[in-house]
Amino acid sequence: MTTGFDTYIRSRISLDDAAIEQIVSAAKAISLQRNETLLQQGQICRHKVFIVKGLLRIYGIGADGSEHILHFAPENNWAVDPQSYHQQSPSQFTIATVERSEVLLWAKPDFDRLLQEIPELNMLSGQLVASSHFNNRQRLFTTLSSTPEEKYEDFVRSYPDLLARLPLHMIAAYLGISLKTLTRLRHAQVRR
Amino acid sequence: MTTGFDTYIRSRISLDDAAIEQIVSAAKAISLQRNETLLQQGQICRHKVFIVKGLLRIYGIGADGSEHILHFAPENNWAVDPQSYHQQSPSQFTIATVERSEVLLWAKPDFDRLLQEIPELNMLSGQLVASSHFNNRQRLFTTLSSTPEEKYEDFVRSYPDLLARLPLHMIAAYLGISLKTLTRLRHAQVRR
DNA sequence: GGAAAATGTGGTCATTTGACCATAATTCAA
DNA sequence: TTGAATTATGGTCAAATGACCACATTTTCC
Repeated sequence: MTTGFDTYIRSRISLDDAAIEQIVSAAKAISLQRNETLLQQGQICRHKVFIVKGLLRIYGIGADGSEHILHFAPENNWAVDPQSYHQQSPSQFTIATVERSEVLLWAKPDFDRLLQEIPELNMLSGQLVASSHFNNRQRLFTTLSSTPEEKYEDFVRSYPDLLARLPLHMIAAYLGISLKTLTRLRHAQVRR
Repeated sequence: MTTGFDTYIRSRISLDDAAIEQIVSAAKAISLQRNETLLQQGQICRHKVFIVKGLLRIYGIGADGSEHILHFAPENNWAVDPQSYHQQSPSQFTIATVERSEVLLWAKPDFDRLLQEIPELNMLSGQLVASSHFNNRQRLFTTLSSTPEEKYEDFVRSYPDLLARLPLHMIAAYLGISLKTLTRLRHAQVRR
């Protein structure tokens, strides 16, 4: 069965069919409902998660109980809390679905074994760490320096595809502004 | 001569004296005035910089021309724009001193050669990438979720030593609030 | 298909924040 | 040491934002 994972992995590292089969068969495939939690804040991130289909979000809870989203992870991406995963320490963040999703899970011991047996797999981790998606520097700068309107425009430019799949309140939780402010500035833009 | 760099490097990787001497002699030692620019936004980050003494800041310029600080780098830390350095592409950020500082510089080709000749050096890069100082996730979350007052308290808790060395307007530029707001909340805290 | 939940928009109001300006205090550098 | 630059604080005001609420619409899921 082709899961999309095959395509993903072949496009980044060259492996023979046997190796890929080995990797895939070490994973557990899971179907998730909308708004289902995969990793609860305070728990240890014990799996690597690859999103075959659907959309996940990684968020933290503020002091006032509100949700602040750090990442969206759509299909053909990974969702982990790297710190919690690598140190097997409690995570400060929660990972949950936005839509119904299909994911592949590798328990850490299993994935570690794969890394030993298929050294090329290490390339992936390196790429991931270096990738902008896991480097929040640019995002931090935008958050520090931009007005709500600029943040929104930036988001639309960066993730036009996500725009249609996300309720507005999640976009607001991602941008760090209130739903009210987001509605307001969208309305203002229409007029121009 | 002991520069503090010796101590730093010995505490993370074990190298013999010859190797350390080789590393140090590949560096150029520089003294910098207060508020002197090492890397200008738009330029390519051609060096690795180690701060022996003093304090640097890494910042970006917002659309309105204001300064937004991503990091402070005090003695015994590195200051680079990783992206610009590794890809030798123009940096979006500026690196400048806060105080008079003494730094060690390695031109990228020289450092690359060192990495080949002294493989243990690679460990350092790995540690750096993994270190919280270069992982902006926690910082991003605080910026998204906290009030100005909470951000300031968080800063005081995290970097009590820097507090005395930084003008308030730079702390404001780091927290993403105005100098006015910072003064106000400090004054309010005194009253309690 | 239909009930229940989630979502988007609007109104109002209080509060927070920033912009601008002046001034005193402090620090810097020659 | 002294003049110049930087820094900290305060006043005032306008604008932006969030909190709270209601309501219409859409979507979800059994």
